[in-house]
Amino acid sequence: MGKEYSFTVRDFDPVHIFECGQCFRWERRDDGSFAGIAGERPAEIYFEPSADDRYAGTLRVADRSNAPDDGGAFWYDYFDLGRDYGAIKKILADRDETIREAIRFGEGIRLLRQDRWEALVSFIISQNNNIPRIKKNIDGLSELFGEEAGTIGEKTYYCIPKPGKLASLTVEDLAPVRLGYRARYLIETGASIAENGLCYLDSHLCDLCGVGPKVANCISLFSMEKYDSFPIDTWVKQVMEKLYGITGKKEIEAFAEETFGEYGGFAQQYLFYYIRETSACGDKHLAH
DNA sequence: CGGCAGGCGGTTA
DNA sequence: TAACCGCCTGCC
Repeated sequence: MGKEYSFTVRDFDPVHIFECGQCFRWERRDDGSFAGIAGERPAEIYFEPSADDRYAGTLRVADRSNAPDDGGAFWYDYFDLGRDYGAIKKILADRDETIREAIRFGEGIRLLRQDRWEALVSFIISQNNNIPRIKKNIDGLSELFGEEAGTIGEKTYYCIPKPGKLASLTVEDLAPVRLGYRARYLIETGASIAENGLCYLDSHLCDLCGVGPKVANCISLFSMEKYDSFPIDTWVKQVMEKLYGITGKKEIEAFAEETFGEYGGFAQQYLFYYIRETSACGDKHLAH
């Protein structure tokens, strides 16, 4: 089943979007396009920039899922195309000389509106972990226990297993995925969500097993529209010290709140991408 | 080999 | 309630 959608977009760069740390299921291909899956929809993503603005142009999505044709509504929402990122960047840039510089590295960043369950599983897996292995873990988990979602070329894509499915597994079942101690977190969280539903996140996000402050902030920002969230990980600590000379989680939180306020989540993404782009370690990772 | 990678849970004082 | 420590795993 082929569904192709086309959108005219601004403030858009697929590399910035898919490599600013918010998602783990997309791969860059040799021609610059991306292939991956969002929720139950495998897709190919193409972007053709216009001649005068490399962050504006035509976004084309080839949806390879079995989902019914919705006229592109899913992808419009997923890429947050209803939001004026130019306006957000202007507000942040006017607020602070330093964030202005960081934004220049990630002009095309947009915050994807991800599925809650997908974000929950992804960021539990992400803890004390590195990006290549996070991707491997999510793919392995989905291939072994998730439902088939569609194919792109020779590759079959699988959904992240549903809460009830995870709840039915044992740590022995999950051993081949090499999740380490995170396996137990996924099983217990799967059981909680299977029992209480995803609305449980609204009030008890931090009660879930394997969800601490950092993971909760990521889920809030990337799937719950809490755009003032400011997840603090080792990279953000690094960039805050380097650019602002601020150390300590409490100090960073206070600074982010008073400086970026309701736009904290957007600022965090620009800063995260900036430090990844300008640090030797980030370059090494991108070379893979 | 120790250190570390997008932290968390559990224990201790 | 804050500080500390162990933890699966894979890669440097």
